[in-house]
Amino acid sequence: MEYTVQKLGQLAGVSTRTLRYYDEIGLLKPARINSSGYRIYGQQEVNRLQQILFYRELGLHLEKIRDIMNDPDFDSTKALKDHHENLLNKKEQLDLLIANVEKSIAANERGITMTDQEKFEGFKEKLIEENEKLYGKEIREKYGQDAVNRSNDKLKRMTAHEHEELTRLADELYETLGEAFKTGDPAGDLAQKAAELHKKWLCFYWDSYSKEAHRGLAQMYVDDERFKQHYDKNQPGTAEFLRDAIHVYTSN
Amino acid sequence: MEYTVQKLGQLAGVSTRTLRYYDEIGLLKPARINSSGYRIYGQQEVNRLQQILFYRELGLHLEKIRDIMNDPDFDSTKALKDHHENLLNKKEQLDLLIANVEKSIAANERGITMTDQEKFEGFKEKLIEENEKLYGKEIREKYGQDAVNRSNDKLKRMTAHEHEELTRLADELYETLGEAFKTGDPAGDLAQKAAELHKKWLCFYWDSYSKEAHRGLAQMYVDDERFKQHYDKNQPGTAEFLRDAIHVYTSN
DNA sequence: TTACACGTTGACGCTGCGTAAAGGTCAAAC
DNA sequence: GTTTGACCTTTACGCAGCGTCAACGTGTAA
Repeated sequence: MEYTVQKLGQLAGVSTRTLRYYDEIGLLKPARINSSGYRIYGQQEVNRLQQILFYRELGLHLEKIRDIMNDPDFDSTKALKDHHENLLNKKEQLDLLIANVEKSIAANERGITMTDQEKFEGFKEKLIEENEKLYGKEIREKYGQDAVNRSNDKLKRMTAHEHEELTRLADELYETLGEAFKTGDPAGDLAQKAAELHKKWLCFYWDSYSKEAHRGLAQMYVDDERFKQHYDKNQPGTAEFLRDAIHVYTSN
Repeated sequence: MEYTVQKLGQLAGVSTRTLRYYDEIGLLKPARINSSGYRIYGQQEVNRLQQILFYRELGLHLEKIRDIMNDPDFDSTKALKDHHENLLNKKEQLDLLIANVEKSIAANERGITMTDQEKFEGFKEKLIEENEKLYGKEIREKYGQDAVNRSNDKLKRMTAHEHEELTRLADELYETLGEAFKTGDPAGDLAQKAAELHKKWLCFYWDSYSKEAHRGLAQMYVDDERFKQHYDKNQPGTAEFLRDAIHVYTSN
């Protein structure tokens, strides 16, 4: 039984292009080439192709498959085990991803529902207004409308529970920061705890977190008078202290 | 605060190439280009990049991200839900894949264990020897060493349980085939059951199954005198009958 | 002989960048 | 004033695994 590309392709359920490609990369060479230059495959090639497709379905790269098939002493069990581990990692990643997407959808839908019900609109509006009053116009000019709007949007999507959590976190942060400041050591345990709390607090506002951005924000707390005053309210120098603590924190 | 490519890249943890690419595809354009042609990004762009990276981490394609970001009315919840479904499908596929790889590893290891312990070596060697005696050299010449070797390899990996199952299946096949032959109808229920049993039996030897290959083998049973004699042993014409039954069976 | 289905090689396209190559710009050091 | 070195620019190939033309030869049935 001999097959041309199309015949073999139909038999195995792959395209002729695939067969030509496998020929090209030396994965599956035809038994012979006839006088017209046609690729002719025999039974051996059918079997080999079956093996190839089997491994391919397992998700192995064609190069790995070639290694396995070309070297009869190749440790196919080990290859499969390696591959298995890769798949498990992939699965873990995927599960994380799915959880994140679900969280995002939920957040989105809560946002919509809440907007519809205008449920906590009162306190949120108040919060936004306060925000505006505090840092309002100048910040808006300095950092762009988008940033402020996005931040406000995120506030709107927040549930009462999340708001409680946020407030609690902020309180804990200020308390810890105050205590830490008294120690005078930005690298100390207390200061590092404050930095961590600040990160947590920040993550309520930021959709994604990076050490660099965190550090950048900390510097801004010092550079921008309004933020500085906010932090230095009780103990002058706290803004700098927080910046230094965050600098240490983000260096690990 | 203005950023050049590298500054922004460091801030966000992406390469300069990525930023240039995002510019190229219109996903993130710099705020302005300075007199030397440098890309200059502002705060708005930092925020936009954060959003982009957020969606990217969720595994969305850059084009989708662009759609979401460029059109403020874009239904991002729907986009996320579509994406979510895709991920679930992917997960299902992956789980299937993992199960298959595990099965393969198990099969392989059983084979190795058995080879190490030389446990059922006796009956397997005998089986292979019989195979060789029966169809040996000529088949090997006709269909290539590989096919025969692979078949033998597969026999070696078989467990005692599997061998039992195989024998039982073969007995059932011959019995059913005998009964079916008496009806004289290759399209009848009995003949079709025989064809199905033959497929099952075949799948012990073949790593993958295709209707065409099955049909091809059935034809070979008729063409090759050795196979023909084997099937016609009790009732002459059985090989043809089986071929016809399989032909009908594989037409559905 | 004319169609028409089949075969061939060659080459570009897709994603999301990595990685040169070949060259301009800018600040600091000599 | 110039040289160094770290920036920046555009252009373009490379990756995996084929899909999809294009341009052209073959085989066979009408």
